[in-house]
Amino acid sequence: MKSEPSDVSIDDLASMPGQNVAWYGVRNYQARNFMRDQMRVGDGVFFYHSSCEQPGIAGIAEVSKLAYPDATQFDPGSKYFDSKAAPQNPRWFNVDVRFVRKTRLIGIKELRDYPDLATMRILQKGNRLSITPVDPSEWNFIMGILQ
DNA sequence: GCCAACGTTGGC
DNA sequence: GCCAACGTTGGC
Repeated sequence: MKSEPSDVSIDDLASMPGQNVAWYGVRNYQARNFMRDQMRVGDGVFFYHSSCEQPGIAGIAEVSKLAYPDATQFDPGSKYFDSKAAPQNPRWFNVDVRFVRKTRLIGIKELRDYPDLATMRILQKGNRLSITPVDPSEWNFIMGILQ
């Protein structure tokens, strides 16, 4: 899951109440579907810093709450407000994510250098999705290089 | 700030 | 339903 550290960094997550955050504000259908349809409580998450000086994996988190309607879509004062969404018919969903631990920064260049990660979704050309699935083999490989 | 890539919008 | 125009993302 990508986050701009100027918005929410891994350190920010670690200092939040319960070290937990609602992953609100996703307004892309594919990313929404990954949260709503595929993410389950306890699933591991790589916390990726994007749009910053050192893009890359900065820590590990886990899904702490199953997807539910994103409250900001109903809030006219929010920049994520969606006038076409209704509480009876929500359009956007988010999971909650809980801090597990920080890691060393694994930069995007390093990630690209591992042949084992050549097909990792987040590294594909043109990928802009803020949430992408991680194969178990990719998860295990990255956990391995963190040893 | 540039720009490739891609999603969304809206006229037809 | 097509597709041009536009907006956004995000690494560099």
